[in-house]
Amino acid sequence: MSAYVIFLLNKHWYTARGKLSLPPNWIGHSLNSPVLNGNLGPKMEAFQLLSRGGANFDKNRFKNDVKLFSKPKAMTPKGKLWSQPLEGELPLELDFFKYAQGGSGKRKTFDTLESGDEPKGKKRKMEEEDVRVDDESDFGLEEAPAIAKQRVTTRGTNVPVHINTFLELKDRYQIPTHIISNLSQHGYTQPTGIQSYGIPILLESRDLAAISPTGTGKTLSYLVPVLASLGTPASSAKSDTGSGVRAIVIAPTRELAHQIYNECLKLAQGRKWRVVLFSKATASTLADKSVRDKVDIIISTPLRLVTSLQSGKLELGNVRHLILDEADRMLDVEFLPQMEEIFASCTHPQIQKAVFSATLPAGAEKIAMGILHDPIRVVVGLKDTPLPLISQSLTYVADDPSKLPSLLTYLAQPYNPPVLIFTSSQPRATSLAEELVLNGIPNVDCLHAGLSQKEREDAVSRMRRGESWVMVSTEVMARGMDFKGVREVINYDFPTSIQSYVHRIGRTGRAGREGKAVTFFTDEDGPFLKSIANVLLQSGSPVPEWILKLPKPSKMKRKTMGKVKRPESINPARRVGRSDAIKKRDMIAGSKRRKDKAETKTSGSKSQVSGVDA
DNA sequence: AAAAAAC
Repeated sequence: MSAYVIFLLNKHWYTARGKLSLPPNWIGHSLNSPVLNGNLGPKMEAFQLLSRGGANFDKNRFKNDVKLFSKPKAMTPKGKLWSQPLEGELPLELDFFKYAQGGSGKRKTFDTLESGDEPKGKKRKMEEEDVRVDDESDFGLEEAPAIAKQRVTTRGTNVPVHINTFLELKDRYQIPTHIISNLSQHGYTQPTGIQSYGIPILLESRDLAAISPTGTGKTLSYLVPVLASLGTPASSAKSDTGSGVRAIVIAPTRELAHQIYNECLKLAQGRKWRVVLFSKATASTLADKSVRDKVDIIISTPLRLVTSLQSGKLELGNVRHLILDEADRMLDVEFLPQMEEIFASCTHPQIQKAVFSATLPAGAEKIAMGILHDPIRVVVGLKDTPLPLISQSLTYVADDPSKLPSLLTYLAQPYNPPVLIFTSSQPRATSLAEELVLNGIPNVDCLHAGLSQKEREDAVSRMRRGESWVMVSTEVMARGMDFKGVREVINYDFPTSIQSYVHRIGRTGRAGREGKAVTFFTDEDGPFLKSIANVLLQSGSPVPEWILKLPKPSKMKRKTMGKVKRPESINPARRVGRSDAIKKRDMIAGSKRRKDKAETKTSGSKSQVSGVDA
């Protein structure tokens, strides 16, 4: 730890390794502050970098410090490191926020990829050579390590032999070469467990129930075979593919659907596939049947699909591949009626169905098996268990008011951004994000389904670009979202089920990387502590003995797992309308509406004076 | 229990 390698790229901060980022407690402190006591060498460098344009650096406040260090300095040989990367592009090595695209801007109705399109990766490759690093081993963490071999169990009739390399797919199933090259071009060289088993099964037109831990590449294990078996794009003149969409992928949140869509585009590069991310806008353009019939794949949330079905603007009679991502979520009580309507509309006799999830509780599995025809069940690792690569811990915080101080203490120590924090409700997410901002935590962000679509998309793309260091969120983010850089997850509010816990902490430790998960628990969470503790134990994280000795929660208590009433505001002591700090730092998307309210209140105070309360 | 999924 003798030197800190810090990158300032596009006005944002990166460090080469996860272990030590710029300690957050440096930020917001003057250089004379005791926090910065000691050797100023590397800190000075960091400070200079900060003063050159750190995202939230308050130059006014630190005017003197800036002067102190701002003697004009010749570009160092390493200067190239932070000199003008392409707008919006990260050098390949730093692109651990892989899907930089996020949900930005307007898109064409169809993001059709022509063979002439330039691969997105190209620009980045050019940058690659410009990057020099003091200690190359620092990057070790960022390279996707090989995924540890995990036990795979299969159940079903005539299970196809698994593959060991993607290339085998070409010999065995004659899948199009461009799919294989797209895979390798995007860095997918070796199939993961679920991919090596799942892809052959789907390519042999079998139904599949796939259970594989978070971050092990489930998305590709259905996108590859679906694209491969669609064969010819529907727009092609010689297609004999019937009319209407032929493959559907359903996911529980818009963010996840969007992410799947991005993956699909990567894989589809070079062919004229019509992949549609279903939304209000795309749905209306599909009202035209001639347009609709040229669509190959639709990726959607369930309600969106049902709405279009009911208004007669969509038929699913030609669907030959139906994929449920996060299947247990899709089949639970809230989504089930919608899903049943979708199943009923998929009338093609040769439809192939597949369900994917990291967790599949008995009830959901039973429903799934009822839908699938002669299914093969593949389980990678242990069902309902997080990856052993995630080091998990439980932190006692007594009661709800104690959580905020505990979190602030935690964030005052060096941590590994970005950190993902889960709360139990939307207001609590907004409120917590505000508290963190007001307490000087840098680059706080917030995301929940109460925000506008645009706000949600912006928050996701900030996260993808690495601009968010601390993301406060609700269950929306719990499933499927793949932010490669997330190294720490904090369960600020106790998860409401084992599945929720497994998925939440599965936002870290993806693609074979290490991760850390901290779960706060209060006295009220006590009855449910043991079941989570068992999850920790099963995946190899230590658990204090006293927790294991807790009695099993009674049936009644278990039924009400997570039914803990929590106040909406994280810090009730703080008055609403105080948020000058927030007005200045318009960084929390979710605070917008609140802010407006606060402003009306303040301006209303005038009339209060004159009217002194009628 | 809350969140999520349209319009």
